[in-house]
Amino acid sequence: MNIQSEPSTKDRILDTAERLFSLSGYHSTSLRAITGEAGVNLAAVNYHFGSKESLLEAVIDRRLTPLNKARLEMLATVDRKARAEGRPPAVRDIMSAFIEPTLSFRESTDGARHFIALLGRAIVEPDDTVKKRFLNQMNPIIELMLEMLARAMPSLPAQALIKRFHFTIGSLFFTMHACCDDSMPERMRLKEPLTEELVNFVTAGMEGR
Amino acid sequence: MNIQSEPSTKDRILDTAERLFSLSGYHSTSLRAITGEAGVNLAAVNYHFGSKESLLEAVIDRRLTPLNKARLEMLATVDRKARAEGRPPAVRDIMSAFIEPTLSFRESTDGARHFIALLGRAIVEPDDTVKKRFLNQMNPIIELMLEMLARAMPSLPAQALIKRFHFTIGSLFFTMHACCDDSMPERMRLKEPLTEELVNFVTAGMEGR
DNA sequence: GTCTATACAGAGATAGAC
DNA sequence: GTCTATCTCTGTATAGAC
Repeated sequence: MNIQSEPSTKDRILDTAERLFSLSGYHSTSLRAITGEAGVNLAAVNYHFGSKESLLEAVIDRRLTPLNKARLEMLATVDRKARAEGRPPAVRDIMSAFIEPTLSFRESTDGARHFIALLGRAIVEPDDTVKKRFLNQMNPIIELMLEMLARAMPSLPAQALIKRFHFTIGSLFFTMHACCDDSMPERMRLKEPLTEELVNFVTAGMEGR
Repeated sequence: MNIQSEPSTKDRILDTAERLFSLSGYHSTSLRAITGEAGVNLAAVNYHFGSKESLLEAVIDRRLTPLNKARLEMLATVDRKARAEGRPPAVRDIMSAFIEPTLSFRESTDGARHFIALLGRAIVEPDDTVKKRFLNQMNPIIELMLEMLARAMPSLPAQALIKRFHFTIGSLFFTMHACCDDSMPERMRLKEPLTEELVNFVTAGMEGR
Protein backbone atom coordinates (compact mmCIF):
# COMPACT_ATOMS: atom_id res chain seq x y z
CA MET A 1 0.00 0.00 0.00
CA ASN A 2 1.82 3.09 -1.24
CA ILE A 3 0.60 6.34 0.23
CA GLN A 4 2.41 9.07 -1.64
CA SER A 5 5.01 7.17 -3.63
CA GLU A 6 4.79 5.76 -7.17
CA PRO A 7 1.76 3.61 -8.01
CA SER A 8 2.45 -0.07 -7.38
CA THR A 9 3.10 -2.51 -10.21
CA LYS A 10 -0.42 -3.86 -9.73
CA ASP A 11 -2.04 -0.42 -9.98
CA ARG A 12 0.03 0.55 -13.01
CA ILE A 13 -1.19 -2.61 -14.74
CA LEU A 14 -4.81 -1.86 -13.78
CA ASP A 15 -4.67 1.75 -14.98
CA THR A 16 -2.99 0.93 -18.27
CA ALA A 17 -5.25 -2.05 -18.96
CA GLU A 18 -8.33 0.09 -18.28
CA ARG A 19 -7.20 2.66 -20.82
CA LEU A 20 -6.14 0.22 -23.52
CA PHE A 21 -9.17 -2.08 -23.09
CA SER A 22 -11.38 0.97 -23.48
CA LEU A 23 -9.58 2.32 -26.55
CA SER A 24 -8.90 -0.87 -28.50
CA GLY A 25 -11.13 -3.49 -26.92
CA TYR A 26 -10.29 -6.46 -24.73
CA HIS A 27 -9.26 -8.99 -27.37
CA SER A 28 -7.28 -6.55 -29.48
CA THR A 29 -5.17 -5.41 -26.53
CA SER A 30 -2.18 -7.66 -25.97
CA LEU A 31 -0.61 -8.19 -22.58
CA ARG A 32 2.66 -7.09 -24.13
CA ALA A 33 1.11 -3.72 -25.03
CA ILE A 34 -0.17 -3.30 -21.47
CA THR A 35 2.99 -4.33 -19.68
CA GLY A 36 5.17 -2.46 -22.14
CA GLU A 37 3.30 0.81 -21.63
CA ALA A 38 3.03 0.29 -17.88
CA GLY A 39 6.77 -0.37 -17.70
CA VAL A 40 6.45 -3.72 -15.96
CA ASN A 41 7.40 -7.24 -16.90
CA LEU A 42 5.06 -9.38 -18.98
CA ALA A 43 4.83 -12.10 -16.34
CA ALA A 44 3.72 -9.59 -13.69
CA VAL A 45 0.17 -9.93 -15.07
CA ASN A 46 0.18 -13.65 -14.45
CA TYR A 47 1.67 -13.13 -11.00
CA HIS A 48 -0.76 -10.46 -9.80
CA PHE A 49 -3.94 -11.51 -11.61
CA GLY A 50 -3.50 -15.04 -12.95
CA SER A 51 -4.70 -14.43 -16.51
CA LYS A 52 -5.76 -11.77 -18.96
CA GLU A 53 -9.41 -12.50 -18.19
CA SER A 54 -8.89 -12.15 -14.44
CA LEU A 55 -7.15 -8.85 -15.13
CA LEU A 56 -10.28 -7.65 -16.95
CA GLU A 57 -12.42 -8.74 -14.03
CA ALA A 58 -10.16 -6.80 -11.66
CA VAL A 59 -10.45 -3.73 -13.90
CA ILE A 60 -14.24 -4.04 -13.84
CA ASP A 61 -14.63 -4.78 -10.14
CA ARG A 62 -12.42 -1.93 -9.00
CA ARG A 63 -14.79 0.70 -10.42
CA LEU A 64 -18.11 -1.10 -10.71
CA THR A 65 -18.38 -2.03 -7.03
CA PRO A 66 -18.42 1.58 -5.74
CA LEU A 67 -20.51 2.76 -8.72
CA ASN A 68 -23.21 0.17 -8.07
CA LYS A 69 -23.14 1.07 -4.40
CA ALA A 70 -23.93 4.68 -5.32
CA ARG A 71 -26.74 3.56 -7.63
CA LEU A 72 -28.28 1.34 -4.96
CA GLU A 73 -28.10 4.08 -2.35
CA MET A 74 -29.81 6.56 -4.67
CA LEU A 75 -32.52 4.02 -5.51
CA ALA A 76 -33.01 3.33 -1.79
CA THR A 77 -33.40 7.05 -1.13
CA VAL A 78 -36.03 7.37 -3.87
CA ASP A 79 -37.87 4.36 -2.46
CA ARG A 80 -37.71 5.58 1.14
CA LYS A 81 -38.99 9.03 0.27
CA ALA A 82 -41.90 7.64 -1.76
CA ARG A 83 -42.90 5.26 1.03
CA ALA A 84 -42.70 8.07 3.60
CA GLU A 85 -45.06 10.12 1.46
CA GLY A 86 -47.36 7.14 0.95
CA ARG A 87 -47.11 7.14 -2.86
CA PRO A 88 -45.48 4.94 -5.50
CA PRO A 89 -42.00 6.04 -6.65
CA ALA A 90 -41.90 8.25 -9.74
CA VAL A 91 -40.60 6.73 -12.97
CA ARG A 92 -38.40 9.75 -13.50
CA ASP A 93 -36.76 9.41 -10.09
CA ILE A 94 -36.02 5.72 -10.69
CA MET A 95 -34.42 6.50 -14.04
CA SER A 96 -32.37 9.31 -12.50
CA ALA A 97 -31.09 7.02 -9.75
CA PHE A 98 -29.56 4.81 -12.41
CA ILE A 99 -28.38 7.41 -14.90
CA GLU A 100 -27.16 10.29 -12.77
CA PRO A 101 -24.52 8.34 -10.76
CA THR A 102 -23.27 6.72 -13.96
CA LEU A 103 -22.73 9.90 -15.95
CA SER A 104 -21.40 11.96 -13.04
CA PHE A 105 -18.97 9.18 -12.16
CA ARG A 106 -17.89 9.28 -15.79
CA GLU A 107 -16.97 12.97 -15.40
CA SER A 108 -14.93 12.42 -12.23
CA THR A 109 -11.57 11.27 -13.64
CA ASP A 110 -9.94 10.25 -16.93
CA GLY A 111 -9.77 6.67 -15.72
CA ALA A 112 -13.49 6.69 -14.93
CA ARG A 113 -14.24 8.02 -18.41
CA HIS A 114 -12.33 5.15 -19.99
CA PHE A 115 -14.00 2.70 -17.66
CA ILE A 116 -17.52 3.85 -18.51
CA ALA A 117 -16.80 3.48 -22.23
CA LEU A 118 -15.53 -0.02 -21.51
CA LEU A 119 -18.66 -0.86 -19.53
CA GLY A 120 -20.88 0.36 -22.34
CA ARG A 121 -19.37 -2.36 -24.49
CA ALA A 122 -19.24 -5.07 -21.81
CA ILE A 123 -22.97 -5.74 -21.95
CA VAL A 124 -22.74 -6.94 -25.56
CA GLU A 125 -19.45 -8.83 -25.19
CA PRO A 126 -19.78 -12.33 -26.59
CA ASP A 127 -17.41 -13.70 -23.97
CA ASP A 128 -19.63 -15.44 -21.42
CA THR A 129 -17.21 -15.27 -18.52
CA VAL A 130 -16.80 -11.53 -18.84
CA LYS A 131 -20.47 -10.78 -19.40
CA LYS A 132 -21.63 -13.00 -16.55
CA ARG A 133 -19.20 -11.29 -14.20
CA PHE A 134 -20.66 -8.00 -15.25
CA LEU A 135 -24.29 -9.14 -15.09
CA ASN A 136 -23.82 -10.68 -11.64
CA GLN A 137 -22.85 -7.26 -10.34
CA MET A 138 -25.77 -5.63 -12.12
CA ASN A 139 -28.45 -8.12 -11.13
CA PRO A 140 -29.38 -6.66 -7.71
CA ILE A 141 -29.88 -3.26 -9.34
CA ILE A 142 -31.92 -4.69 -12.21
CA GLU A 143 -34.17 -6.54 -9.79
CA LEU A 144 -34.68 -3.51 -7.56
CA MET A 145 -35.42 -1.22 -10.49
CA LEU A 146 -37.93 -3.65 -12.01
CA GLU A 147 -39.67 -4.01 -8.66
CA MET A 148 -39.86 -0.25 -8.15
CA LEU A 149 -40.99 0.36 -11.75
CA ALA A 150 -43.76 -2.22 -11.30
CA ARG A 151 -45.00 -0.21 -8.33
CA ALA A 152 -44.64 3.06 -10.25
CA MET A 153 -46.73 1.72 -13.16
CA PRO A 154 -49.06 -0.92 -11.68
CA SER A 155 -51.31 -1.07 -14.73
CA LEU A 156 -48.48 -1.88 -17.17
CA PRO A 157 -48.21 -5.62 -18.02
CA ALA A 158 -45.01 -7.29 -16.80
CA GLN A 159 -43.80 -8.16 -20.33
CA ALA A 160 -44.24 -4.59 -21.53
CA LEU A 161 -42.28 -3.37 -18.51
CA ILE A 162 -39.41 -5.76 -19.27
CA LYS A 163 -39.28 -4.61 -22.87
CA ARG A 164 -39.28 -0.92 -22.01
CA PHE A 165 -36.61 -1.44 -19.37
CA HIS A 166 -34.60 -3.32 -21.96
CA PHE A 167 -34.85 -0.40 -24.41
CA THR A 168 -33.79 1.92 -21.60
CA ILE A 169 -30.65 -0.12 -20.94
CA GLY A 170 -29.85 0.04 -24.64
CA SER A 171 -30.05 3.84 -24.65
CA LEU A 172 -27.91 4.25 -21.55
CA PHE A 173 -25.18 1.76 -22.42
CA PHE A 174 -24.87 3.01 -25.97
CA THR A 175 -24.54 6.53 -24.58
CA MET A 176 -21.91 5.39 -22.08
CA HIS A 177 -19.89 3.87 -24.87
CA ALA A 178 -20.41 6.23 -27.74
CA CYS A 179 -20.47 9.68 -26.15
CA CYS A 180 -16.66 9.86 -26.17
CA ASP A 181 -16.19 7.98 -29.42
CA ASP A 182 -14.32 9.91 -32.10
CA SER A 183 -15.13 7.50 -34.90
CA MET A 184 -18.79 8.51 -35.07
CA PRO A 185 -19.66 10.92 -37.90
CA GLU A 186 -19.37 14.58 -36.96
CA ARG A 187 -23.14 15.18 -36.98
CA MET A 188 -23.71 12.38 -34.47
CA ARG A 189 -21.09 13.56 -31.98
CA LEU A 190 -22.71 14.19 -28.59
CA LYS A 191 -22.17 17.28 -26.50
CA GLU A 192 -22.54 17.57 -22.72
CA PRO A 193 -24.68 17.68 -20.67
CA LEU A 194 -26.44 14.38 -21.36
CA THR A 195 -28.03 13.41 -18.06
CA GLU A 196 -31.18 15.51 -18.30
CA GLU A 197 -31.93 14.68 -21.94
CA LEU A 198 -31.37 10.98 -21.34
CA VAL A 199 -33.60 10.94 -18.26
CA ASN A 200 -36.28 12.77 -20.25
CA PHE A 201 -36.00 10.31 -23.12
CA VAL A 202 -36.24 7.09 -21.14
CA THR A 203 -38.90 8.47 -18.80
CA ALA A 204 -41.10 9.38 -21.76
CA GLY A 205 -40.48 5.96 -23.32
CA MET A 206 -41.18 4.16 -20.06
CA GLU A 207 -44.41 5.98 -19.35
CA GLY A 208 -45.58 5.42 -22.93
CA ARG A 209 -48.46 7.33 -24.35
CA MET B 1 -22.34 -19.33 -59.62
CA ASN B 2 -24.05 -22.54 -58.49
CA ILE B 3 -27.79 -22.69 -59.07
CA GLN B 4 -28.99 -25.87 -57.48
CA SER B 5 -25.76 -27.66 -56.53
CA GLU B 6 -23.76 -27.42 -53.29
CA PRO B 7 -22.96 -23.94 -51.98
CA SER B 8 -19.60 -22.74 -53.26
CA THR B 9 -16.52 -22.63 -51.06
CA LYS B 10 -16.94 -18.87 -50.81
CA ASP B 11 -20.58 -19.12 -49.68
CA ARG B 12 -19.83 -21.88 -47.20
CA ILE B 13 -17.18 -19.65 -45.65
CA LEU B 14 -19.58 -16.69 -45.54
CA ASP B 15 -22.40 -18.69 -43.92
CA THR B 16 -20.17 -20.31 -41.33
CA ALA B 17 -18.36 -17.07 -40.51
CA GLU B 18 -21.68 -15.27 -40.07
CA ARG B 19 -22.87 -17.86 -37.56
CA LEU B 20 -19.61 -18.10 -35.60
CA PHE B 21 -18.96 -14.32 -35.56
CA SER B 22 -22.46 -13.86 -34.20
CA LEU B 23 -22.18 -16.56 -31.53
CA SER B 24 -18.62 -16.02 -30.30
CA GLY B 25 -17.63 -12.59 -31.59
CA TYR B 26 -15.21 -11.60 -34.30
CA HIS B 27 -11.94 -11.76 -32.42
CA SER B 28 -12.76 -14.95 -30.53
CA THR B 29 -13.58 -16.85 -33.73
CA SER B 30 -10.47 -18.32 -35.36
CA LEU B 31 -10.14 -18.85 -39.08
CA ARG B 32 -9.39 -22.48 -38.25
CA ALA B 33 -12.77 -22.84 -36.56
CA ILE B 34 -14.54 -21.32 -39.58
CA THR B 35 -12.71 -23.29 -42.27
CA GLY B 36 -12.86 -26.50 -40.22
CA GLU B 37 -16.63 -26.27 -39.79
CA ALA B 38 -17.17 -25.19 -43.40
CA GLY B 39 -15.06 -28.09 -44.62
CA VAL B 40 -12.63 -25.95 -46.61
CA ASN B 41 -8.93 -25.31 -46.38
CA LEU B 42 -7.55 -22.62 -44.07
CA ALA B 43 -5.85 -20.72 -46.88
CA ALA B 44 -9.13 -20.50 -48.85
CA VAL B 45 -10.09 -17.50 -46.69
CA ASN B 46 -7.01 -15.63 -47.75
CA TYR B 47 -7.60 -16.58 -51.36
CA HIS B 48 -11.26 -15.57 -51.55
CA PHE B 49 -11.32 -12.61 -49.17
CA GLY B 50 -7.73 -11.52 -48.53
CA SER B 51 -7.89 -11.39 -44.73
CA LYS B 52 -10.06 -12.15 -41.73
CA GLU B 53 -11.14 -8.50 -41.62
CA SER B 54 -12.15 -8.49 -45.29
CA LEU B 55 -14.14 -11.65 -44.64
CA LEU B 56 -16.06 -9.79 -41.92
CA GLU B 57 -16.70 -6.94 -44.34
CA ALA B 58 -18.04 -9.40 -46.90
CA VAL B 59 -20.31 -10.94 -44.26
CA ILE B 60 -21.62 -7.46 -43.38
CA ASP B 61 -22.03 -6.18 -46.93
CA ARG B 62 -23.90 -9.24 -48.18
CA ARG B 63 -26.84 -8.60 -45.84
CA LEU B 64 -26.58 -4.91 -44.99
CA THR B 65 -26.79 -3.67 -48.57
CA PRO B 66 -30.31 -5.08 -49.25
CA LEU B 67 -31.45 -4.27 -45.70
CA ASN B 68 -30.45 -0.63 -46.04
CA LYS B 69 -32.14 -0.51 -49.44
CA ALA B 70 -35.39 -1.62 -47.78
CA ARG B 71 -35.00 1.00 -45.06
CA LEU B 72 -34.35 3.78 -47.56
CA GLU B 73 -37.35 2.77 -49.68
CA MET B 74 -39.62 2.78 -46.66
CA LEU B 75 -38.30 6.17 -45.55
CA ALA B 76 -38.84 7.51 -49.08
CA THR B 77 -42.44 6.26 -49.04
CA VAL B 78 -43.11 7.99 -45.71
CA ASP B 79 -41.57 11.18 -47.05
CA ARG B 80 -43.48 11.08 -50.34
CA LYS B 81 -46.79 10.48 -48.65
CA ALA B 82 -46.26 13.33 -46.17
CA ARG B 83 -45.30 15.75 -48.95
CA ALA B 84 -48.31 14.69 -51.03
CA GLU B 85 -50.55 15.49 -48.08
CA GLY B 86 -48.77 18.78 -47.45
CA ARG B 87 -47.72 17.99 -43.89
CA PRO B 88 -44.41 17.14 -42.14
CA PRO B 89 -43.68 13.40 -41.76
CA ALA B 90 -44.82 11.83 -38.49
CA VAL B 91 -42.15 10.87 -35.97
CA ARG B 92 -43.77 7.47 -35.54
CA ASP B 93 -43.64 6.72 -39.28
CA ILE B 94 -39.95 7.66 -39.47
CA MET B 95 -39.16 5.39 -36.53
CA SER B 96 -41.16 2.54 -38.09
CA ALA B 97 -39.31 2.87 -41.39
CA PHE B 98 -36.07 2.15 -39.59
CA ILE B 99 -37.24 -0.48 -37.11
CA GLU B 100 -39.79 -2.53 -39.02
CA PRO B 101 -37.50 -3.64 -41.89
CA THR B 102 -34.77 -4.50 -39.40
CA LEU B 103 -36.85 -6.73 -37.16
CA SER B 104 -38.82 -8.38 -39.95
CA PHE B 105 -35.59 -9.09 -41.84
CA ARG B 106 -34.35 -10.67 -38.64
CA GLU B 107 -37.29 -13.08 -38.68
CA SER B 108 -36.76 -14.12 -42.31
CA THR B 109 -34.01 -16.77 -41.99
CA ASP B 110 -31.64 -18.26 -39.42
CA GLY B 111 -28.72 -16.58 -41.17
CA ALA B 112 -30.48 -13.22 -40.96
CA ARG B 113 -31.09 -13.72 -37.26
CA HIS B 114 -27.39 -14.35 -36.67
CA PHE B 115 -26.51 -11.38 -38.83
CA ILE B 116 -28.77 -8.98 -36.96
CA ALA B 117 -27.24 -10.04 -33.65
CA LEU B 118 -23.81 -9.44 -35.16
CA LEU B 119 -24.87 -5.99 -36.40
CA GLY B 120 -26.15 -5.07 -32.97
CA ARG B 121 -22.62 -5.51 -31.71
CA ALA B 122 -20.84 -3.96 -34.70
CA ILE B 123 -21.74 -0.40 -33.74
CA VAL B 124 -19.72 -0.63 -30.51
CA GLU B 125 -16.80 -2.60 -31.97
CA PRO B 126 -13.51 -0.93 -31.09
CA ASP B 127 -11.99 -1.95 -34.41
CA ASP B 128 -11.99 1.20 -36.53
CA THR B 129 -11.88 -0.51 -39.91
CA VAL B 130 -14.92 -2.63 -39.17
CA LYS B 131 -16.94 0.14 -37.58
CA LYS B 132 -16.17 2.64 -40.33
CA ARG B 133 -17.25 0.12 -42.97
CA PHE B 134 -20.50 -0.27 -41.08
CA LEU B 135 -21.02 3.44 -40.51
CA ASN B 136 -20.33 4.27 -44.16
CA GLN B 137 -23.26 2.07 -45.13
CA MET B 138 -25.44 3.61 -42.44
CA ASN B 139 -24.60 7.24 -43.10
CA PRO B 140 -27.15 7.95 -45.90
CA ILE B 141 -29.91 6.57 -43.68
CA ILE B 142 -28.76 8.55 -40.66
CA GLU B 143 -28.66 11.76 -42.69
CA LEU B 144 -32.10 11.19 -44.22
CA MET B 145 -33.68 10.33 -40.87
CA LEU B 146 -32.17 13.39 -39.18
CA GLU B 147 -33.42 15.60 -41.99
CA MET B 148 -36.93 14.14 -41.83
CA LEU B 149 -37.01 14.29 -38.03
CA ALA B 150 -36.00 17.94 -38.15
CA ARG B 151 -39.02 18.60 -40.37
CA ALA B 152 -41.25 16.51 -38.11
CA MET B 153 -40.20 18.49 -35.02
CA PRO B 154 -39.19 21.94 -36.27
CA SER B 155 -39.22 23.51 -32.79
CA LEU B 156 -36.74 21.02 -31.32
CA PRO B 157 -33.13 22.35 -31.16
CA ALA B 158 -30.67 20.46 -33.38
CA GLN B 159 -28.52 19.28 -30.47
CA ALA B 160 -31.54 17.82 -28.66
CA LEU B 161 -32.58 16.02 -31.84
CA ILE B 162 -29.10 14.48 -32.22
CA LYS B 163 -29.17 13.29 -28.63
CA ARG B 164 -32.61 11.73 -28.88
CA PHE B 165 -31.73 10.04 -32.15
CA HIS B 166 -28.61 8.71 -30.48
CA PHE B 167 -30.66 7.23 -27.62
CA THR B 168 -32.97 5.67 -30.22
CA ILE B 169 -30.06 3.95 -31.96
CA GLY B 170 -28.95 2.59 -28.60
CA SER B 171 -32.37 1.05 -27.93
CA LEU B 172 -32.63 -0.54 -31.37
CA PHE B 173 -29.11 -1.93 -31.60
CA PHE B 174 -29.18 -3.33 -28.10
CA THR B 175 -32.50 -4.99 -28.96
CA MET B 176 -31.03 -6.41 -32.16
CA HIS B 177 -28.19 -7.92 -30.25
CA ALA B 178 -29.75 -8.98 -26.99
CA CYS B 179 -33.19 -10.24 -27.95
CA CYS B 180 -31.78 -13.64 -28.89
CA ASP B 181 -29.12 -13.71 -26.21
CA ASP B 182 -29.38 -16.62 -23.82
CA SER B 183 -26.90 -15.29 -21.34
CA MET B 184 -29.25 -12.57 -20.09
CA PRO B 185 -30.97 -13.34 -16.78
CA GLU B 186 -34.32 -15.09 -17.17
CA ARG B 187 -36.35 -12.06 -16.10
CA MET B 188 -34.79 -9.89 -18.80
CA ARG B 189 -35.38 -12.31 -21.68
CA LEU B 190 -37.46 -10.65 -24.40
CA LYS B 191 -40.49 -12.21 -26.06
CA GLU B 192 -41.83 -11.41 -29.52
CA PRO B 193 -43.31 -9.27 -30.93
CA LEU B 194 -40.96 -6.36 -30.34
CA THR B 195 -41.59 -4.00 -33.23
CA GLU B 196 -44.65 -2.22 -31.90
CA GLU B 197 -43.31 -1.77 -28.35
CA LEU B 198 -39.98 -0.49 -29.64
CA VAL B 199 -41.63 1.98 -32.02
CA ASN B 200 -43.84 3.18 -29.17
CA PHE B 201 -40.84 3.60 -26.88
CA VAL B 202 -38.61 5.58 -29.23
CA THR B 203 -41.50 7.66 -30.56
CA ALA B 204 -42.46 8.70 -27.04
CA GLY B 205 -38.81 9.47 -26.24
CA MET B 206 -38.34 11.41 -29.47
CA GLU B 207 -41.44 13.54 -29.04
CA GLY B 208 -40.52 14.27 -25.43
CA ARG B 209 -43.00 15.66 -23.00
C1' DG C 1 6.70 -11.91 -1.75
C1' DT C 2 8.02 -9.60 -6.26
C1' DC C 3 9.61 -9.78 -10.29
C1' DT C 4 12.38 -11.37 -14.62
C1' DA C 5 13.64 -14.35 -18.35
C1' DT C 6 12.17 -17.62 -21.23
C1' DA C 7 9.74 -21.56 -23.27
C1' DC C 8 5.47 -23.12 -25.47
C1' DA C 9 1.12 -23.71 -28.07
C1' DG C 10 -2.11 -21.43 -30.84
C1' DA C 11 -3.43 -17.44 -33.81
C1' DG C 12 -3.49 -14.87 -38.57
C1' DA C 13 -0.89 -14.08 -42.66
C1' DT C 14 1.78 -15.31 -46.74
C1' DA C 15 4.76 -17.46 -50.32
C1' DG C 16 5.04 -20.95 -53.47
C1' DA C 17 4.32 -25.87 -55.18
C1' DC C 18 0.78 -28.37 -57.42
C1' DG D 1 -8.32 -23.11 -56.65
C1' DT D 2 -6.10 -25.75 -53.21
C1' DC D 3 -2.79 -27.04 -49.91
C1' DT D 4 1.67 -27.22 -47.25
C1' DA D 5 5.22 -24.90 -44.90
C1' DT D 6 6.56 -21.19 -42.38
C1' DC D 7 6.68 -16.46 -40.41
C1' DT D 8 5.43 -13.37 -36.58
C1' DC D 9 2.70 -12.30 -32.60
C1' DT D 10 -0.46 -13.66 -29.00
C1' DG D 11 -1.77 -15.60 -24.10
C1' DT D 12 -0.08 -18.75 -20.76
C1' DA D 13 3.05 -21.17 -17.67
C1' DT D 14 7.21 -21.97 -15.07
C1' DA D 15 11.90 -21.80 -13.17
C1' DG D 16 14.60 -19.09 -10.65
C1' DA D 17 16.87 -14.36 -9.37
C1' DC D 18 16.38 -10.80 -5.87
